[in-house]
Amino acid sequence: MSAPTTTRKLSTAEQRREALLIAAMPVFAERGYHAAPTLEIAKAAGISQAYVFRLFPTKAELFAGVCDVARERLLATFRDAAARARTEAGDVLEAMGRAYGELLQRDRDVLLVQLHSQVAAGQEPLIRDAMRRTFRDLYALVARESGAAPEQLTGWFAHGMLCNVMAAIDADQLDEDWARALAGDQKDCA
Amino acid sequence: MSAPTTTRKLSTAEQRREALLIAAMPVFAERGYHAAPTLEIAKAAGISQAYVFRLFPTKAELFAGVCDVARERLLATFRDAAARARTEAGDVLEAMGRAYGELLQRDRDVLLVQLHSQVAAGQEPLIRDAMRRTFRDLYALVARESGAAPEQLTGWFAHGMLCNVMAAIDADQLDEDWARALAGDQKDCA
DNA sequence: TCAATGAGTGAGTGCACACTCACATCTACG
DNA sequence: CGTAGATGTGAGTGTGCACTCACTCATTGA
Repeated sequence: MSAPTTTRKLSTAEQRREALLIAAMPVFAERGYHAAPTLEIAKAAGISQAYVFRLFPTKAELFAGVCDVARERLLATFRDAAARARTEAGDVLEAMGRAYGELLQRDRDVLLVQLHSQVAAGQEPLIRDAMRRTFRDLYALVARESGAAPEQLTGWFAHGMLCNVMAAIDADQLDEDWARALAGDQKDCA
Repeated sequence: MSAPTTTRKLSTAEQRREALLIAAMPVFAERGYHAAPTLEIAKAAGISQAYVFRLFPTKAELFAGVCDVARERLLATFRDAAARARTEAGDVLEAMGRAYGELLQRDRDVLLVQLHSQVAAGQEPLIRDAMRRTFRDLYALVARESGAAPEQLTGWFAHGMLCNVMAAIDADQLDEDWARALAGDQKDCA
């Protein structure tokens, strides 16, 4: 099983690992870290449960991997939004906020994984570290791309967190004034 | 077991239920909804596990009860802060923000239960409802006491959510710039 | 004094789940 | 071809947990 002489390809196991992460994300997103059974994840990925543990030694490591995938999606979304805003000479921070709102509509798993990892962080150091990496990279990217002042960035992140929570309790489907006020402006998180 | 003729007292079972909720809160706060075993909760309350289930038919109902206790503590804190701010002619919303920051230091369980209920809300309707009640009452109270405009209230709640998340990952113990920026101003959430 | 009701428990039960292991099959290379 | 190493799995194992049940003891009201 030596590498081909010329082209450098991912090994099959590496491909499997990536596919597994993609398949695991919606399961973790829907059920949370503790309530998501590895058997269901294995089924979603189309492999045996045993092989899940061959690819990731523990469930916590699998989940941390999923967190990293979610982080990458977030970063890519914001990088995209910033680039587009700059070519159109729009406000970068505002564009990123809109992009986040759109992402939450389109790819709810990213949001939910974020939320679940926040609470699992308290119990699994691996997950807490993944969470911190996410904030570190996100903050650096948004700060650099937008050039906004720290207070502005803090407000921006705060609105993002509110969006997450409101989405988690499906507040946008409620016809009450608090829900309209707090969840209504999910589109312009900035 | 008919009621005494004159004074209306809580039944003993009712007292037990309340004591159980108080004892269960730190366990749920530390381990989360799924990871908190009812046996440990029973021990913390000094009763048998069997009796836990006599007092609350399911674990979800027990947790929802704990959420309600946390909600009451939050409401009381804000009511207090508002009253004090008014007698001192200070800004009510700002005082409430400070009070929240202080509460997070003093009674971390309230925060953590909040956080855990947000994710458990996705799976247990009882818990989701408890969560919604919390936001409804909280929003109504803060709006009424402060008289602030909706956008201001939204910003206020958003900062509160950011505080929660930063506290959950112990960001205030990190020496990185994103952590300082996002978790540094936990004291003045307003 | 004696039923009737409620508080409280010890000892389960059944099940779901994280993780393991012995084994099978494929692929690459000499 | 043969074999070494990698991919992959069926069939467990042990454990932890939500929830139950049959039972005891205390209180109360007549």
